[in-house]
Formats: sequence, structure tokens, C-alpha cells
Amino acid sequence: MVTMQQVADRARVSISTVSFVVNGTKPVTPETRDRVQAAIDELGYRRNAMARALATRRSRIIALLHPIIERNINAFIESAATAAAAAGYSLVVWPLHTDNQAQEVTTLATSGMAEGVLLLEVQFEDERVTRLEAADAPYVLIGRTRDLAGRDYVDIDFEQTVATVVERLVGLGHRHVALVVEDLAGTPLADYAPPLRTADAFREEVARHRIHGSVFPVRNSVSPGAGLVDRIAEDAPETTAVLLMMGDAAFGIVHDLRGRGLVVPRDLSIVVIGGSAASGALVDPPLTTYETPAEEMGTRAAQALIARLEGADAEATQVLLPCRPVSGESLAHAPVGRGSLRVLRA
Amino acid sequence: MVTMQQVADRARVSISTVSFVVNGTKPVTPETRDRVQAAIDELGYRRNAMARALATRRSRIIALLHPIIERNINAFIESAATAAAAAGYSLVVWPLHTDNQAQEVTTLATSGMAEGVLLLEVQFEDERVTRLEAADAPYVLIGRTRDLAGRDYVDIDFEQTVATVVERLVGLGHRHVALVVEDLAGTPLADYAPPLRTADAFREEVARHRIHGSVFPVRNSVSPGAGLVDRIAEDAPETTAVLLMMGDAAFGIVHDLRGRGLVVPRDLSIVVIGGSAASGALVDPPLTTYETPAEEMGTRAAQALIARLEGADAEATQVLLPCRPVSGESLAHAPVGRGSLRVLRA
DNA sequence: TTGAAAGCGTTACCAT
DNA sequence: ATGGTAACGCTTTCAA
Repeated sequence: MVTMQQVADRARVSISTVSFVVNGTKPVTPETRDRVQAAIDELGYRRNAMARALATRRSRIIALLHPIIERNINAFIESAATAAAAAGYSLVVWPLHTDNQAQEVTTLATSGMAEGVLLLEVQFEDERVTRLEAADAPYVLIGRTRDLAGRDYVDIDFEQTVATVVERLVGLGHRHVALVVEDLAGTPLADYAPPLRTADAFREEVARHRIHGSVFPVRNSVSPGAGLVDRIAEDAPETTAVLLMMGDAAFGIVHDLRGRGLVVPRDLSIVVIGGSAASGALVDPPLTTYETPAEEMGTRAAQALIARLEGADAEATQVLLPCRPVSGESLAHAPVGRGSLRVLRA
Repeated sequence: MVTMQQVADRARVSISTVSFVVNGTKPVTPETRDRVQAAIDELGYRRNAMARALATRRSRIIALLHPIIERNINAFIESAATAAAAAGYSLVVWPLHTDNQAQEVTTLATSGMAEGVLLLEVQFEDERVTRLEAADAPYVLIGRTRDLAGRDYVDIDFEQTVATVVERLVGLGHRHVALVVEDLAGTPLADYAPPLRTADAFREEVARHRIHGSVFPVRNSVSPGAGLVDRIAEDAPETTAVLLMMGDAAFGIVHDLRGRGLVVPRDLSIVVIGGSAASGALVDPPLTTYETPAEEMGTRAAQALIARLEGADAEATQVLLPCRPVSGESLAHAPVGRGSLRVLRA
């Protein structure tokens, strides 16, 4: 860590002067100001948040208090915060603005505010991770990059989950299955790993089982009548089962099918991956779901990070958690004969 | 703020000894330990988190990094954290465990970790608020207690929202309306204000307009077939419009109505209060919604708290925000003649 | 305009 | 088992 004293030495001024330029507290001649600024830049100095807090008696931290109840604010945050609290740590929420996330990461990592970092919405190639490593900041990813070497992460085991689901479908006689994933191309999340990994795993599994699989990337909203059912009927009319990676899409799909006289799961089976069982229960029929183990992920990630901070093990924590199966009534045997979606083309 | 030195003086020991007993760092004779502990209790001492962080070079804070994207982690948290960051503050998430929330609040308020507090899920009578006041901790409620005198809060204007909605319904010819709210009796949120305030406002408004209004408190899940429609048909068969304070219930209701050959909004109008427009859009027909202005609430609350910390105004910030109307297709004129729910009783 | 030095509240090392 | 005291990294008053 670079201290103010080091900057002062390098700029050949007193520590007070550095403080003045850093905080703009008092006027400083342009020449000295520049010398100081140069030293700051060269050394990569960041003022220490804790020391500053102590000296000013101002932590500049505000707390968001929330009771732990079933109506939870957010499963990841709540579980991570709870695990942290149990170990005597606090969790600060640090919003990253899409334009210069990398810079913000470096700032946080070098400010001394936080000792370690939990990173959400990880992408295949993620500069934020590189920055964290460059700053030598302990971190645990909730998600994972493509390159995993030596990196700590807790993620959903998409591969395993897809394998399980496809196997189950095959066992029920399905030979033509479809996967619906979010299409993030063109958004800041274009390289977001989950849909990509899932699609890859899906293709691999259908190939392994020698059945037919089609992938449908859909943009954002899938409200009733958005045409997803038509698209599937058009491109893959033999489909008898849909693997939905967007829980919300289920409402629209079930609705549109019903509007065409088709019934779930008699004519088409639906399995949700990564959705929440709670929202699946609102659909009729209640959806067969493989739920994101969000609480466990948040807890494990926080614990892994803390373990690293306490210097427990040198081993990287690399945890893959399969989605939790929650039974519903949207999965059944494949209809006999060809898929019923065919009727839609008539 | 009570310091270690003060405890030491009172217990007639050195500051080191106090540190030893506080942290259990080194053995201390039972007698001195008791004297120190007594002094701690009497003075209400809490070790200062920032000083400790500086001395140990351990902040015991971990950060949760999350990009700001539409798929937001939680509207309240995200907006509050963003507003805080914009003002140079950080937001720490502090889970409260239902059994001794009051104690935890006091601990936080006196630890020097946070300068101010944002409190969620406020109840009519809320000991946490009293504790905050006793500890002289600046706070802003997201929600509000029954007694508002001098308290800072940002809340939904349920009264205003209900008045608007009822007026609109009356304008459309509805004379028999129902309100569905969550029944929290027996849970830790029993005294949670929103449903109570809404029900009160509802009763008042229907009385003012001289129309009929029934309130239906429902417990938790309202999945398809949970019987809510039956209950309404039974207790208030003339109902032509339902005001739903549980967004999720809409799926079940619409479904159950359809199962009985009734159509929204032809036979029954539905207006959601406090739900999210995004989930309302998943229903067919898309629901007419009065959405919680969550982002604005989070932002305003954080800003108000920071303003107080910076000592801006002595005036209490008391902001009431009406829910934002989002048009949908679940609201229409009252059916001519008596309400169609009647057919259900046949 | 700049510097010296006294805190801020703890911890932790070194004595006793 | 206890105490004295130098850090920790910064801010801020007071002098120069």
C-alpha cells in the first residue's frame, strides 16, 4: 500500500501538502501541486479509507438495515451478508457503472475500504477480474470466466444441470427438445456466461443422446403472444419438450399454447432451469423447475472469500452447484406420434 | 462516543488490559476482567470499527460488486447504493435477525461502522426506530411508523394511490369493489404498515364515494386454484373490480376466472397496487398496475440521509410518493347489471 | 504557500 | 498478568 508519506517523500514536500492537494483543502502553488500529482500517479496512491475515517471521525458508510424474512430483498445479497455477519464481516454493496467498471474496480481494490470482493454477473472474458488480480485483491466470483486457472468461484453447474434434465427428458421419450435462452448480444452482458454455457452443454448432451435439439435465443421480454411458440413451431415443429432458461417466459408460453388448444404437459413439456420455484408455482400447471441455489451460492462465496482473507488455504475454491430440482406438473412423457406443435403450422 | 481509555480509567486498568478483555487476546484475571466488563457495561462501550481497522490493517469489510444493468439485483438496494456512491458514500447491507433486531440495531449504531441508517420493512410500532433514536443515530425510514413526529422517511403514498384508483373505478361505474392484501398476522411482520394503511385508506375511500368495499386478507401464496376467487364470489358476489396489493396473486386470479369462463376485464376488473409493471406484463391481459417507485424511493432515502449527515437542514424529510400508473388492459367499465361473479354461486 | 506535530481509537510489541 | 507506548495513515491546527 502506498501511503501519503511515500508520496510526500517522492514529491519532496510534507505530508500536509499532499493532503491539501488530495483533498483540495488548501491552496497549493501549481508547481508543487503538479509535483505531488505526478508522484501520486507514479506511485498509484489512493488515500486509505479507514485512516481517513478515523482522522475525520466520518466513516462515509451508511447502512441498509433489513430484517431477514421470507420476503427477501435478494437471495444473493442477503445470504452473503448473513454469512459475512456471522464471521464478523460487513458487506458493502458496490454498484458498478457499465461504462468504466474496470476503473471502478481498481479504485475499490486500492482504497482500503474493502479487503475482498465478491463479483456478480461474471462474463467469459472479464476485465474486472483481471483488474482485481492486478490489484492483488482477494476475490470470489459468483459465476466464472472461461479461463478458470487458480480463480476462486462459486457458480451454477449448468453442464451438470442440463445433463440431468436432458437425460430425464430422454427417459420420458422425448426426442426433439428445444432450449430457450436469453439473447444478450449487443448488451453490456453480451459475454455473460450462463446462457452460453448452457447452450453449449445442451448441444453436447443432445448430441450424446443422439436426439434433436434446437436453441432459441430470445431477446428480453417474452410476454403472452410474443411469438416464441410460433418460432418454435416454425423452426422445430417436432419439439415435444422445452427447456426454459428464462423463468418469466413460461407465463407467455403456457398462455400461448393454451390459446391454440394445446395443453402442458400433454402436448408439450416445459422444464425451467435457473428460475425460482416460487414463480413457477404461479403458473398452471405449476412448473417443473431446476432452481438456482442462490442462498447457498451467496453463503459459500462469502465464506470462501473470508477463508481466503483469513489465509486458511492456498487451494482455490472452485465450487459448482447444480440447480435444485423442484417438482411441478409441466413435465410428462413425450406425446405419442409426432409433436403436437406441428398442428400450428397447418 | 465512549473510548477504550475511558473504560480503562473507570476500571482502573491500562488501556491494554481493556483491549485484552475486549478481544480475548491475552489471559486476564477474573477480577480485573469483571471490573473491566462492568465498566464497559456501565459506559456502554463499543470498540470503534474504524480505529480497529486502521490498527489491524483489516477493515473486515467485503464488497459485493455488481454491474448496474436492467436485470437489477434489487431496486431499493441498487438505487440507494448508487445515490450513496454518487455522494462519496458506501452502502453496507446489514441483515437483521428476527429474534433480536433491536439489539443488533443498537450494536450497529454504536460501533462507528456506519454513520447513518436506512431502515426497511418498517412497522407501525417499531422498536428498531426507537433504538436508533436512543443511540442518536441519523436514519431515514423506507416506510413509516404510525407516529411520524420529527421522523425522516420516504414511503409510498398508499392513501393517495388508493384514492386515485378508487376514484378511477367509480368513474368507470364500479360500485362494488374488493381489496386483496397480504395477511401478515402471526408473522414477524404482523405490524407491517403497508397493508394496514392501504386497507384503512380503502375503507375510507369507498365510504366517501358511498360504494361497497370488501377487504380480503390472504395468507402468503395465491397460486392458481387457491380459492381466492371463490372467497370473493362467496363474500362479495357483486364485486366488479379487485384492487390487488399482491402482484403475484394476479396470476392465480386471472387463471381461476378463466377456468370459470369469466374474462378480465369484461367480467371483472383488476388493478394491481405496489406490484411491478414487469411482472404485470406477463399476464394476459397485461395488468393495469400502480407500480412501487422503488428506485426513486431508494435514491431519495439515501440522499435524505446524506443530507442529514452533512447537516444540511434541520427539517425532517418526509416524502410520500404515489405509485406510478402503468397502463394495462385489465381495467374496464363495470359490467352492466350485476357483477358476473354471481354466476359462481349457482 | 508550506511544514511540524498533535491527534483520531485501536492494536500489539516489549517491559515489568 | 498488566502496563507503556509506538505504530496504523490520515486530517487539521498552528507556526513559519
